[in-house]
Amino acid sequence: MRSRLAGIYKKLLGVFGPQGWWPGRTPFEISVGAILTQNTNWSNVARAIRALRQAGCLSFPALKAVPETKLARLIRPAGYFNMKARRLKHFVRYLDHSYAGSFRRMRRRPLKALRRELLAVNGIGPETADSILLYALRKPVFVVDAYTKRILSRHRIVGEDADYARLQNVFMENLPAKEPLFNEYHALIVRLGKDYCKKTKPLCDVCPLRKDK
DNA sequence: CACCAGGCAAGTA
DNA sequence: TACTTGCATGGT
Repeated sequence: MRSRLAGIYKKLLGVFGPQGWWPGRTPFEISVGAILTQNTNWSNVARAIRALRQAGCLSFPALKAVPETKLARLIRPAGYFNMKARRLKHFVRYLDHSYAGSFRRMRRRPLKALRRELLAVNGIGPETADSILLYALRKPVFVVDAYTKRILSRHRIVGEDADYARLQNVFMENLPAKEPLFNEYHALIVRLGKDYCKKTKPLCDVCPLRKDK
């Protein structure tokens, strides 16, 4: 399994090259993006983030101050805007009360404690929590998403019914716990998924991961 | 037109 | 515990 996962990584890196994730400038912006991209195409999230930046709302103090109704209007292109506005407010309140809005302070805490805290915030589930941990806080955690599950089950690496923890363990128990590796690997999986592993279009005959490719 | 996109929480049995 | 449903825009 170890060599299989390492081989897949090498193949993806060779085919696609480094992906340069996360597409965000600051830990705060990355975290906002992680919430906005829940079940949503990134191009729509990028519109919402541009609107936030345009309105001067892409910082902790600004997002804390902006009314939820106005926030919802700004992030409208990202979809689920009422729900996501509420989730962003929940996250900002957590950041405020626990760390006075400081990611540097937040980063000092142990990984396991941070993950528990994030999962306790309404609107932050496993993938969003791990995305914030990996891409905003640079912690060595593997992010699992719908593509990860689809790709690994289609290639018979895990069963169809594998849950989040199972999928995450496949990577974390068989790869060195290095943040740069987990960062690039997840980004490459998303790239592969977008290009070759769509929900209703398997296209597995041209998948770069096939042995004859 | 139908279907999908870098999920999550709340409700039901 | 194990399903089901609501949330919503923009691209193909």
